[in-house]
Amino acid sequence: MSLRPPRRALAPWNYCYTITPPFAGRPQVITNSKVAYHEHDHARCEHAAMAQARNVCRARGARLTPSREAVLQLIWQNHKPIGAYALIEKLTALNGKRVLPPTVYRAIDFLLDLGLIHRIASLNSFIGCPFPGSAHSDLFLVCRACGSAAECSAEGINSAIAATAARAGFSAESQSVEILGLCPQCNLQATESTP
Amino acid sequence: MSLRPPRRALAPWNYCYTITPPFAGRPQVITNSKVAYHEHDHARCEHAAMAQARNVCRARGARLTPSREAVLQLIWQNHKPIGAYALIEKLTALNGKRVLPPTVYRAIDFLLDLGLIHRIASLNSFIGCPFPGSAHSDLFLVCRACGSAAECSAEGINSAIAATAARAGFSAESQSVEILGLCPQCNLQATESTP
DNA sequence: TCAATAATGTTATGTTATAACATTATATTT
DNA sequence: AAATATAATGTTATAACATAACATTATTGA
Repeated sequence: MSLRPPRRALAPWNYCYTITPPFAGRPQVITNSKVAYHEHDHARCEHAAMAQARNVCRARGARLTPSREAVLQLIWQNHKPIGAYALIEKLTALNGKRVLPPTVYRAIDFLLDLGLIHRIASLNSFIGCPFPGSAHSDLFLVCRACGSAAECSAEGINSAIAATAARAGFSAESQSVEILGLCPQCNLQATESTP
Repeated sequence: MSLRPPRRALAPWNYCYTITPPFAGRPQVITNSKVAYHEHDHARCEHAAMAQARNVCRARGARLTPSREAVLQLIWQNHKPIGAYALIEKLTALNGKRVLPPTVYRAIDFLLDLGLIHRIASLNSFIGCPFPGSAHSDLFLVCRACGSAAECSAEGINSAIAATAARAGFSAESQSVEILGLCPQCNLQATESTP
């Protein structure tokens, strides 16, 4: 009877997003869209996010205090962007004690600075970043039906944007790219009910 | 003495934006970036915008009422996105009489519906569209120093976005693409003052 | 002219975000 | 361990952005 060596455990975040390597005609893509719109073991997403947050904070010498951690956890409760005032309500419910806007906005600012969350400008809301720490410029696919949003970092888009900016002599520094539409699930339902 | 036929007058909006035809490796580009960031005869932009607005309204059977026209004119006062409350103040000053939020927001909604203006989500503000009526999906290059924004419609970006959405099985309907950085002018000044 | 529709006026309120200053907790130095 | 500096949080107040709901007036079209 032969024993195979135990397979090395997948780092939790390797489950949460996929990296498509570049090949002919296909730029590299990193995205969590496989997970964001479908049934999945979301606890793994949460754990991965919190673990990565701790790593990023350690690396940057920043403190993931209880209120910051609580806000991040709430943001990671699902894959839907959440607004600051919804966070305030949830935190108030959790704490038993009234939480005020500056408390939440400070936590949000901290998490934004570290790249642990992103702001979805078109919704005035916030979503966790599945791959913080790794340089990427973002694009969000936001479903108008279920509210879920997936993040994609696609070299092709970044280079197209860079080319457009360069053509205009514009020096790009940051970007907000948000696509509104229907996720695979919701699109399926929409086309089914419209014969 | 020979008389040359008079040159046909340029339609005013042909001055306000440029169209780069597609050729090998270069997708078609429509943009007002040449004008937006530089000294120019802005009256021509304003006139072109108002003329196009009248055309679009006629074509769509919509009424460009005085308050709608006033709001559009104010938005076209320059190439910087302007917020609803700044519009309210300017309108109040113009009218002598207090203008209230719903008045302005209704005009904004009307102009948005017709595609005569766009909303810059990351700034909660509004900017005139240089090429309404012609189908285009938008990208804005917003200067963080002078506040000017140019609009670009580049086939390359649209196709890259479409490919990314398709890869995720996402059905895209609308988009908000906003690049923040420095326009040519402001970038020049920034690099000059930092030796 | 009448009726229907579209646009505007008006009051009130909802939602998102930040300024300013006081207090408390943590880290650093001695 | 005490003193100091720095970072984080608490608290009050308000700024900035946006819409709901209903009354009134203008325009269109029969």
